[in-house]
Amino acid sequence: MNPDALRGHMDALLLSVLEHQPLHGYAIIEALQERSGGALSVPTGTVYPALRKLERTGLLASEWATVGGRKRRTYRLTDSGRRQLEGERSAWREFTAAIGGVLRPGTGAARPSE
Amino acid sequence: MNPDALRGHMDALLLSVLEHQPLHGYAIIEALQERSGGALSVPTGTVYPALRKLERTGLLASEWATVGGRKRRTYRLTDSGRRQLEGERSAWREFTAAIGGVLRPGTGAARPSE
DNA sequence: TTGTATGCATAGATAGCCTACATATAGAGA
DNA sequence: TCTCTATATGTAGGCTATCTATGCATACAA
Repeated sequence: MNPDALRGHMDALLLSVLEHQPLHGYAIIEALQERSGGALSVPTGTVYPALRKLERTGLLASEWATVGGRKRRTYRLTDSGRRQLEGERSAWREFTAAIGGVLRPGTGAARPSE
Repeated sequence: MNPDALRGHMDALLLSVLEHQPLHGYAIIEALQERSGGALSVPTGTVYPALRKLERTGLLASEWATVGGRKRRTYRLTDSGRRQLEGERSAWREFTAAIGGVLRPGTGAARPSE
């Protein structure tokens, strides 16, 4: 996977894995890997700063917890984050439609339906 | 459209619009706009350097032409570019599958089929 | 002669992701 | 005891593809 391809979609990914349950950073990375069928290996240096940014902007909230002697910062979606996730989903659909419309093999002309 | 989202997909877009006919830069920009349903407005400062890079790497070839008193540099796919386009298409499918697998609304667990 | 469309191009800024590194605990195995 | 791996969080700095802003030039309409 071209690493640049993730650009601009990271927020959506993070919000999405937190939609139904709170998770800590390390578990988020594993969830991304699992839910993408192994295709996404997002490094910690990407995830942790991104999570902090999302908290700073009010889309996530976090609490510290100690589990098995290890400290975890567990993130959860805020209401604002939930709304944002919906927006990210529409943006994703529009994005794939736009790129897909160009990439779709065909005559070279626009083809509204396939 | 979030401009960052294009990152890593520009080459695929350019190769794709040139698949069935050679075009010059300005026409490529219009083709992208049209085939994306108006969603893609790629600035000249993005397209022209990208085209030159693709020519430098052997995926495109170009010739100058004068039409109606205006000079155009017309680009066409090389064989290498044609092969590359196939690769870009698979990469796109894998990419959308990976992101889509995470973004898809659901239970929060991986769901192989919908 | 002014504006708009066409047409190519470069310099420099932007910004999001990645690499590399630092730190720490738990537990397995030698 | 020592080492290695997995777990867990975090920062600093680099990279680079794209964007912004700008420049130049021709054709044509108002």
